[in-house]
Amino acid sequence: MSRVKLKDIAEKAGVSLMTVSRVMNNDPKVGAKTRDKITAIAQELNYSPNVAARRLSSSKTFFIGIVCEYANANYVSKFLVGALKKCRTNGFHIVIDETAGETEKALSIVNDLIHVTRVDGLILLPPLADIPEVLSLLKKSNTPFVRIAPDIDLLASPYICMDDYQAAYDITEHLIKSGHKRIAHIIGSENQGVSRLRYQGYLDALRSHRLLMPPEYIEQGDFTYKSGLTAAEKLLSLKDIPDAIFAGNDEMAAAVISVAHKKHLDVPEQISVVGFDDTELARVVWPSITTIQQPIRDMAGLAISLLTEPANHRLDIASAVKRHVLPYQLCVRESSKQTVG
Amino acid sequence: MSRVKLKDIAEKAGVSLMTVSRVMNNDPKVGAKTRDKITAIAQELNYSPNVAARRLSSSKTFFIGIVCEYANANYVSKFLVGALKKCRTNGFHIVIDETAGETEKALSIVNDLIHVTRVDGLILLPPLADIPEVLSLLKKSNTPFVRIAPDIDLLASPYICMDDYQAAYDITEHLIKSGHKRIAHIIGSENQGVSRLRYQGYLDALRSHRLLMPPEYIEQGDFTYKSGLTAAEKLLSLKDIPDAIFAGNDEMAAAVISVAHKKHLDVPEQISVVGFDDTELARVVWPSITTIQQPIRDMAGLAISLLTEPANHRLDIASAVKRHVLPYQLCVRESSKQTVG
DNA sequence: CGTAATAATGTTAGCGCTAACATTTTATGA
DNA sequence: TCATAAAATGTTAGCGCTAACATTATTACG
Repeated sequence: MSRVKLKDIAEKAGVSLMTVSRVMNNDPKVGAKTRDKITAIAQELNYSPNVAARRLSSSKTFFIGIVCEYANANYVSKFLVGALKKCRTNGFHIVIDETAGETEKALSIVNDLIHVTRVDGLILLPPLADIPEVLSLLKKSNTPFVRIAPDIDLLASPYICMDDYQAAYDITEHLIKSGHKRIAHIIGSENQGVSRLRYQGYLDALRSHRLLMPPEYIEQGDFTYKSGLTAAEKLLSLKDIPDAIFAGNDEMAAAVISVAHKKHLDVPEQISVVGFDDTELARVVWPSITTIQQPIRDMAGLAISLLTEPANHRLDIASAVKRHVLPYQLCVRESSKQTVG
Repeated sequence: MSRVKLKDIAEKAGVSLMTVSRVMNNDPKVGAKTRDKITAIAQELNYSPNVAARRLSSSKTFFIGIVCEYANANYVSKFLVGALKKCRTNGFHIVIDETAGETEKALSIVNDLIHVTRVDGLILLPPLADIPEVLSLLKKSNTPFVRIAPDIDLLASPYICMDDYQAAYDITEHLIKSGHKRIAHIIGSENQGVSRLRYQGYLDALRSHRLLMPPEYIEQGDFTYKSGLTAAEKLLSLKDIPDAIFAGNDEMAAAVISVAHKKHLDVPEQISVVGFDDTELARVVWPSITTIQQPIRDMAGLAISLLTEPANHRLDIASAVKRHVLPYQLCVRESSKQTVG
């Protein structure tokens, strides 16, 4: 914990304690020279505010609420870790709640977080970012909130996402560049925006390389393992089977591998398989799955900082930057052929 | 947040604020009559202490550290959710750190948590519960800590675990009772205590039902998917193949299912497969895996409460109850045959 | 009974910070 | 130039709680 307190800085700078407090809280009513001086001293002394004191004397609760559908989903854990790390330095608490898939419950949870727990900010994880009732409740309440990968009403709040389109383009191009000519795709849930984006990225990458796939190389899935099995059965029963399959997510990719093995096809020698999301599954199965890693921890860190450092990010409705796109990473693993044959 | 404060209670009880504070902190220097009266009023008024104020005036930090090997492991997320929920009501912060598998790093992290962050308590998640250097560092430092599922030095600290032996016994018996006669087992990592316990539970369940398995029905794995593939290949190539396989964890069970499909065996019609741990994998794959659900969230809640409510649990070295065994649950899913043929 | 020891309760002074108001300095304009 | 607004800084009074010490009530025992 910090030994240094406002008073120490104040003395060293020859100003009153209150001026220092103002600088720390980004209060504009401080002269530029004083501000710089104090900022410098604070850095030098490695000052970090005492949250308890802050909370005691301000009206803020220093709680940030995170609402998710199922708390044990894999990405939730990564998100939590990122969020907690960020909170460690700025003194905010994380409160997490799960809706278990019911809109009713989502509403009551959000309501509770706003009015009982009185969070200073709220983060909506997908798919909660897309429930209109929740959005309108939040807008009415005036509580700042940030959404992760939302699909609707994109101006309703700041949001954080990755470029699904570009990532899909990249991973498809990765397949093309390693020599694949017959690349199939399994689309994700019809009602999710990311499915379309990934599909489009796939199509455009093919087009850029002047490749044309027959229509039976496109299968519709719904992001579940089971749908991946069904789709893979069809794709691998074609007379002219693909030499690569890009599944809309890792679960479906894992299913494809399973079906390939069943049909005694070697992955990746006879067929490459790639997924999307980099879930635990992608590392667990054998061969491990080439996939796109979402920057979930960074998303969490950014979400927290958007909510807790409004001065740095201008959250106010009018002028805020709404859209924050974070970089992804292509994780090349064992399920895709590396070199051209 | 709470409206009621010590002063309110003090006034209503006609005593000084300090006496109330003493009661709230279990200070023995309060008369029995006064104590009862105050306790009653506090309950009636639904008092809960203001943590910020408490932290400000006491020397505690109200931080609880959680140390894990990889923060994105599935059980870590569940644990975090449980821990955060508990902390929500008692005002403690969670600080989480990961060691990435290096003993060196583990030591420096723990050291940092103790001396820099100054946590009031520490939780060691497996497999960190079993690093002797970390244990001795903690013992020296005098920081209270709780271990989850430790394997060594069981008197070094309070710990929380589940009854792996009994759970393995139960799931084996589940297989027997649904009519299976030839039940194989894939043992987990040799150097982990739970592997032995699960194996023993399996053996004893068989014996209780007067069943004897040939030695080739026992395979050694190491908790990875790949080791599950190898083991399954052997088991399913025997001339007299098992009608059920109990894998030491879900990853290996998922591998078994994959191999079974490859060999065109229907799960569960021709062969049942069960796992252990109830990870995400168990729900994701098809068919979903019958498994043992560890009470991870409850473990987290208990761990936090052991560290934050010492009055309720007597953490002091001498007289503490060290061992806390929590109940598990058998999750019957699609991968095991339900009714007897 | 009286007095010392002990138990039970009360008083005081902050913990580090911020809101609200008070004061001083600087910029503005007739 | 000086009044006056605006900007920059300072002062004061707590937020709710606990540590440390001060006081009062109770008990013990010659």
